[in-house]
Amino acid sequence: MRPTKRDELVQKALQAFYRNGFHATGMDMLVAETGISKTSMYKHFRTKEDLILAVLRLRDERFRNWLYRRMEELADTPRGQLIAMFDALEEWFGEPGYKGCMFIKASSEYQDASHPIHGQSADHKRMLERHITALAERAGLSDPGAIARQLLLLKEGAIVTAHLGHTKDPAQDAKAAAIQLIEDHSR
Amino acid sequence: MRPTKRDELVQKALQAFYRNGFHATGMDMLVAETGISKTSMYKHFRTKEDLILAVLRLRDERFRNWLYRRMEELADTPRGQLIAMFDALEEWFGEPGYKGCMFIKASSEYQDASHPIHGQSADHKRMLERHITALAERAGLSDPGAIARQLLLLKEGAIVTAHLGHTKDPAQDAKAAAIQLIEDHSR
DNA sequence: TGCAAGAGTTACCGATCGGTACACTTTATG
DNA sequence: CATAAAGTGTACCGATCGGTAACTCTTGCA
Repeated sequence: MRPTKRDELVQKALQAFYRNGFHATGMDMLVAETGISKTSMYKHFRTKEDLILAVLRLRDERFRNWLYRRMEELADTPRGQLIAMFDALEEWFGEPGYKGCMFIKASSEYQDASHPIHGQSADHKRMLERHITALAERAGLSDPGAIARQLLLLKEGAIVTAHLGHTKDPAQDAKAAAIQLIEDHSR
Repeated sequence: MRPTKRDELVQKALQAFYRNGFHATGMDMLVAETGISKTSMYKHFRTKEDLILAVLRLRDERFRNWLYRRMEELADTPRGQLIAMFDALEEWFGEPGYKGCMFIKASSEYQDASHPIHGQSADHKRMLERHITALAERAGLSDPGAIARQLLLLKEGAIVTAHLGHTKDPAQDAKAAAIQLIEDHSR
């Protein structure tokens, strides 16, 4: 009963979409790369769009789990964890196949605010914001919502800049800025 | 001798690509939207990619001209202009057809660092960085390169967040952060 | 007036797109 | 062992993809 093949499909489709983009990755390429027949794919997902939505759900789960865990491993105070977010990002930027944020890409290719893919990407960012805001509260910062939004702006900016310039430098630039902003919200 | 038709094509293609994305906009759609025959297009541009590169050149020129001019109109000191960048961004975010940054989109759809479209997008960001760095110098800020990079991270973050959340709020969040960062670099 | 260059029209190319029909084989379970 | 669910292979669909050939129409200028 365990949906092994389905999970395998979603996972491999994730890699293909991340590497090639959504429109540029055809279902036939997915067949070639996953080794799963097109007939099977269309038994699990009615359309390509449905598959993409499943891919984004998996990505959301994995990315948030990874980031939150890494932040906790790198620091043990809420305040330290907020700053450690940028060290975690630096690790990500340095990975060989780094190609930016999948949700930014998704919302770039499916721009209509009403499109489910765009909406799901926005959900991901909202969940991140909630987590960071909670952390800012526990760190005792003044106006936790505002500082959380600012840190996330630095995060998104670093993600796209690291991708465009293919360098991980933006992580430390963002970290330096984050430290100053947190400092100013500390009393 | 004036290349009227060619310019018209590039300009209308810019709108179409910005609205629909690059892969999602076919040459036939361009024919329908511009009223220019496909034969004519292919006399001016050898490939779709060449057309996209011309579109990005136009976008770069227009966007930087607009941003620099707006910053100068909104403030008359270098320091004020740096901060005014985020007010200019807010105006942009509030425009009806706002769909994020064309160069981020382009580098999302053409991810390979070696791809000309990716490279040209990176050029745009580099030119922005040079301008902002020079402004930071004239503002007398310590470490102008670092503060410029940080401000641009806030800018990129605000651009994608405004697009994803279809709200212009990130502009003021970024502005508040920018003011603090500039403050800390002032002595 | 003649004529070349630019633009348009129409029809077409092979390849690929997302998606389906159908018959076949594998696999897990009662 | 039977059976049904799950997966595969192959061939196909109409539409669209980026790009081209051949021919006509317009326009500016010597």
